[in-house]
Amino acid sequence: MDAPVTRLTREQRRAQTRERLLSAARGVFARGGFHGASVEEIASEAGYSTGALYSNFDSKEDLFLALMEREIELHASEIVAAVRDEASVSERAQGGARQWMALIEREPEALLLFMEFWAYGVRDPDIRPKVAASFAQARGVLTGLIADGVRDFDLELALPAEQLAIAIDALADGIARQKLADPDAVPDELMGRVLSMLFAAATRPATNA
Amino acid sequence: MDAPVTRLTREQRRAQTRERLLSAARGVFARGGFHGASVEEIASEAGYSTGALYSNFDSKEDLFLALMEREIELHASEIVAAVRDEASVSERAQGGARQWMALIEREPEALLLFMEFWAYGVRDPDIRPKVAASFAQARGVLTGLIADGVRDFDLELALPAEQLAIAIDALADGIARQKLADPDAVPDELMGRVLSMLFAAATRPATNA
DNA sequence: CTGTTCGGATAATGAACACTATCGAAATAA
DNA sequence: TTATTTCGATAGTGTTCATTATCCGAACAG
Repeated sequence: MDAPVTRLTREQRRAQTRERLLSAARGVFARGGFHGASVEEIASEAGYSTGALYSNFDSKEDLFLALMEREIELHASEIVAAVRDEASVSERAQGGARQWMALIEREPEALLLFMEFWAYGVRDPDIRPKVAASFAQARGVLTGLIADGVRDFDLELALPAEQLAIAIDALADGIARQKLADPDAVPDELMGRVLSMLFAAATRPATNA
Repeated sequence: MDAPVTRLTREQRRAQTRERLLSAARGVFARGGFHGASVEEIASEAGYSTGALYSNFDSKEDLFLALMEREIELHASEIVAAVRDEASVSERAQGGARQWMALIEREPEALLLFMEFWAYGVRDPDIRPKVAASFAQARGVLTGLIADGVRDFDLELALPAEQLAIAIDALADGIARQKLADPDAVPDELMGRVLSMLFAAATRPATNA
């Protein structure tokens, strides 16, 4: 039908190989963690040899970091999209929370990968800044959303948006962790409810002095 | 002065050895994670041989699980103590939060260990129940504290205490994770503030119908 | 068409490591 | 005292694994 399998320029083939390796790495790292994953397993799951892997990445660590970069980029936009267009603070909170819980269920590997990234980064001074940066990015996104809400609904915050973002990020993270350890222990609507309550307590109508 | 080094009964010596091995394991597992730690390193850091280690524990995993059991038991009571005697809801929240932030600073290894335990358990069906149980234990403690508060200050909850406990646990966890990745990004008072706000939004004076 | 470059395969290499078999010495029991 | 149990040491064993040296064939440049 299509698939002129061999009619690819060098560049294209290389990109394809890289992509397939990353994609396999995602599964293997998620399944076994960084130390538990073997490059051999990754390469063969991608349909290549370890030689191919080392031709595309400097080391196991390099591959892992490249994967994390792709992964973080990928999910950053997803939550934003789910929040932007809702009509009220509480609806935005519910929307964001729902999206988050769905993400946990649909792609638990993403969570596992990020935890692995965290564990790796906390221990390695060279990596820690990268982990810190990705937290900062997440907080930045949340801070932006909060600022939007404050503007759109004419509110005042009892707490800097930055700090509220920290708390929300923490909440999302912690709920995900509990849910992955024991899915039945965490009701799906909890996140939305708590988020709404938090906003209720942290905001009030702006006093237009 | 004291230390009749060799005047120990077998049982005592064995207990001492076990204890020292666990103590060394704590450091090594925290430093490198489960896979990154070697039994050789643990044994030698404790001042023993690997033979001694295998005479006291069935396997690396067995040692790790024994360590986690001790560790969880140890910290469970600490938070409770910091909360019991405060005079108001908000003071209890602040007290608990302060204790938590202090714990993060004082013993980050405890956090790292628990994360490792989580990562290990989420992947292994035989271990997951143990991780779930320790989460349940933490939630149980928190639920009890919330119930105490509700009783002592005659309140009503907008949310089951169980679920509020999930949220608080999540918050504590997530804040700790961010703080370990980037200490400067998380102000120390944040946890207390958010907790107070959460309680403010989740409780109201009981209507004694 | 020819020579060169480059992506990827094959097959080693060397180290690390979980676990074990065996032994000595100290502690208990007789 | 002597006999026996038991803790812990010594010194492997077999395996796994990240990384590399080498080579082949296809794509590109001339």
